[in-house]
Amino acid sequence: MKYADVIVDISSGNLDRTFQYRIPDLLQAQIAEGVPVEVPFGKGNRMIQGYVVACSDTPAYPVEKIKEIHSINSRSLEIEDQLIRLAAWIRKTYGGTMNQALKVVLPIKKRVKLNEKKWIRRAAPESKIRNWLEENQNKRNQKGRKRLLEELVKEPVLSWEAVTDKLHIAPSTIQGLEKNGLIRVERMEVGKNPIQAEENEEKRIVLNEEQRKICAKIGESIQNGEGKTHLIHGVTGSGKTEVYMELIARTLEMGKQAVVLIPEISLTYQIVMRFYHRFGNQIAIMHSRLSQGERYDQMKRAKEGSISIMIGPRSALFAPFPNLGLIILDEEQENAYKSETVPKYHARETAIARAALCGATVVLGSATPSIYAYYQAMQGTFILHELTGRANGQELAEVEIVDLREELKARNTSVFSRRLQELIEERLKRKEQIVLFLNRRGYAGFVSCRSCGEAIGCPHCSVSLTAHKSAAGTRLVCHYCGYTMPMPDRCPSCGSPYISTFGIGTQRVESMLKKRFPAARVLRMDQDTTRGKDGHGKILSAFANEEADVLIGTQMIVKGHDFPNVTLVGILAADLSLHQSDYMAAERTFDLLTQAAGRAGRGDRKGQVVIQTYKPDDYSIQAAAAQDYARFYEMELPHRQLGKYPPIWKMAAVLLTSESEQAVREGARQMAKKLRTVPGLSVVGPAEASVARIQDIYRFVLYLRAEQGKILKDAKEMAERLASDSQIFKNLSVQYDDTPMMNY
DNA sequence: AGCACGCCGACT
DNA sequence: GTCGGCGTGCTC
Repeated sequence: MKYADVIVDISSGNLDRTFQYRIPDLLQAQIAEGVPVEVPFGKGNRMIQGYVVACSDTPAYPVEKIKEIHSINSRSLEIEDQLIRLAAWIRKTYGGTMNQALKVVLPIKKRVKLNEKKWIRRAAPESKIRNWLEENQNKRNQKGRKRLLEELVKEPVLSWEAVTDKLHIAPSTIQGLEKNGLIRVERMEVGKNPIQAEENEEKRIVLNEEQRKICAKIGESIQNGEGKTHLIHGVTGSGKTEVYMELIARTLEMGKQAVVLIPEISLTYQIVMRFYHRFGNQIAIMHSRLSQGERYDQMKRAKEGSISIMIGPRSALFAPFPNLGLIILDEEQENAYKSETVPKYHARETAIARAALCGATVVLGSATPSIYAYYQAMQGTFILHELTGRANGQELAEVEIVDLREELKARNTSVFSRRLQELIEERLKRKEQIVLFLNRRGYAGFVSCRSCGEAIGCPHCSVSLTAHKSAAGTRLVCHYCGYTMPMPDRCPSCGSPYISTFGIGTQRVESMLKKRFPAARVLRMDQDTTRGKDGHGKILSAFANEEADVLIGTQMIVKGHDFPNVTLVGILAADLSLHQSDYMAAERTFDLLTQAAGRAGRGDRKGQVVIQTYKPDDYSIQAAAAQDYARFYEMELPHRQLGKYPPIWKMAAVLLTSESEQAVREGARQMAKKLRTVPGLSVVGPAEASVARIQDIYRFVLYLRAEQGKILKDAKEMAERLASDSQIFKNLSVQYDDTPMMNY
């Protein structure tokens, strides 16, 4: 332990790596991963802040050039220490480097001070500047100065960014001109909230008995600061949001702060405004559309105490509140809580880890909890609360299952069953709205050849291309890498002209619907129609304003949107998500169907739901139709037990990728061989990933399972050590995933 | 980010 | 020659 890898205070992109320092003997005992230090840096050895990221005995840099750590930074704030400890936990749990973990947890500063906007203003009369330009007209140097002054003649004020980026003027040039008094640099604080706060209009809503009880119980938890986790299981419309707001209010009264995590898709304007009306400008919103600078700003305001509530997707979890009391995860079962990049952390577990560090209370909320969370509740690890009543006393929608095999027997090849057609017609007559849900996008899925049976695939990925129809004609698109090509006339592999599209997409549903019901006004919502700025919101508000009778869409329409005039929901192919062969397929199907069904009858009229499926007897479809979570859980758990799957067994995945198929194949084989020596660990694979190639990168996967999490942690460490030590893995990327949510 | 280095034109 | 402006590249 003589050397330490230090990541210096991240302020610029090219400093975004580690530097090696010698550990002085005196500090040996105290230096460890995550310790904040002061180190000499650069030519003048100016002291800068950094964090130790790793330690080693051998230098990895010419020894004579290595400097010594100056001291341990005792001035660092407690909240920063806490977040760094959280980063260390993330690294230990989810793999990757400390560097990567720190970047997730600490807000990255940008070059310019982000709470500051800089302007460059003409400081001398125009005539004086013209004079200067004339005097220097024929000089071949001073080009930068000339460029800037010429611009300032036309325009008295320029923004700093315009000058440095567009005119390519170095800061030193600007300083020079400022010195001889021709220009002036002006700075202005702009740390304003992106959304203007309105007055706190929403008064405390009167909670019902059930809601009050839950608030009292969880309120105690927050008060005691004991770091417990609560799970609120509440059907759609049972008033979870009111409970959240009451809990937040109590948290603030105790002088603590709160974080609210929401999956990106349900971070709608309506929800945000509700929080705004209740809490005014104590709240900050982390939106994915915010620039890095605005995000940094929000984080800074949290640290300084000018806000007390942070609401946003999973990254909001790292808000540097000094006295965090409450973390809420709404729609806890959502996949969006899992990070797709290394470290592949899950916000749910990470929230619990952060809560443990600062004594905060975690509240998970869901209408259809993840099997994981419900299992923890059954085991007593989480405290379960049931919210049973629909707050406004509505009845649940009536659900019918239609067996699509019967439709085929009756020679109905349309995507709409006879029953669904009947109901659509009825709603159109009654001027009530309809939502049709399809678990797919694109016009007609893949394109295949009727002579040779070959599907047209992406040249860079091992998936079929999907057909997308537009005004310009049909194009084939790869959903993994974005590759597109025009629809060919002939099969690329055998030359046969008999090629056609298979499967159903939202576009196809739309055109079939228009054919069958020409008078219906139809809106379609999928990746194609929502591409533009706020395309999403536009479509939703058009539908909410009843500018259309039918809304067709994928996943995104079933999450959290309320349309009071919708009385019919049609789920066109309920079992599509069951065909994904991973262990969570049933859970996802149940979740999706239950939520889709919950879209019907949110107003005063009773809703009706039609589930079309080829598997009417499947327990996930049956349970969703009955909107019976407990039944689904009871049926699903034995499957997990039998297949040795989570939450009963612990599971992890190791993903190996490389441009060379040969190299990954061999690496994966070696990795599997090594891991099989771990006692109590079951290793499946190596196998090609289900998408074996993405953007010309080959992917192999290993699945690891064990009864105790400890065994997996050991396996992870062994995998990472092998990956960094062995020569075979030099040109291979090895990613460890602690909580795989789907098949690779 | 901050700092040195080296290139290049202009001036003595 | 030397001075000063300006772009480039490095920092353990």
